[in-house]
Amino acid sequence: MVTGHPTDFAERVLGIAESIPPGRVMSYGDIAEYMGEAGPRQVGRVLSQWGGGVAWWRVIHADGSLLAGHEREAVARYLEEGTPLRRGRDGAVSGVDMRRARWLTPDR
DNA sequence: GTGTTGACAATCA
DNA sequence: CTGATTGCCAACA
Repeated sequence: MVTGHPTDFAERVLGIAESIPPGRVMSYGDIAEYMGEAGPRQVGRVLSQWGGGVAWWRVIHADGSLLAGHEREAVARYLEEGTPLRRGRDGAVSGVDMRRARWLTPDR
């Protein structure tokens, strides 16, 4: 479970994560850039601590690769939401098609 | 106050 | 495509 007490920074990150609509994703760097406060690593750390309360599968790496250790879970969500996926030659999911799925701001 | 760590990112080979 | 390197910055010991 969640240990400790979320900081203001953490709550802000979670708020943005919740603003991501289904079928879309944001990279860690995008969130950091949108807040203009920290860096991608801080965003990732926040989600690792308190990400269980939000749609953590909508926050991924900038290159579209999925979360290590939670790939199976994430792909199931993407198929359910219709998130654009990037597949390999054998049909295996290689990651998310960032070109189409990337979400810029909660307004667009 | 100092050093280490980390769900990262951009660049280079 | 993969791997190595460097930069980044809040949290923690």
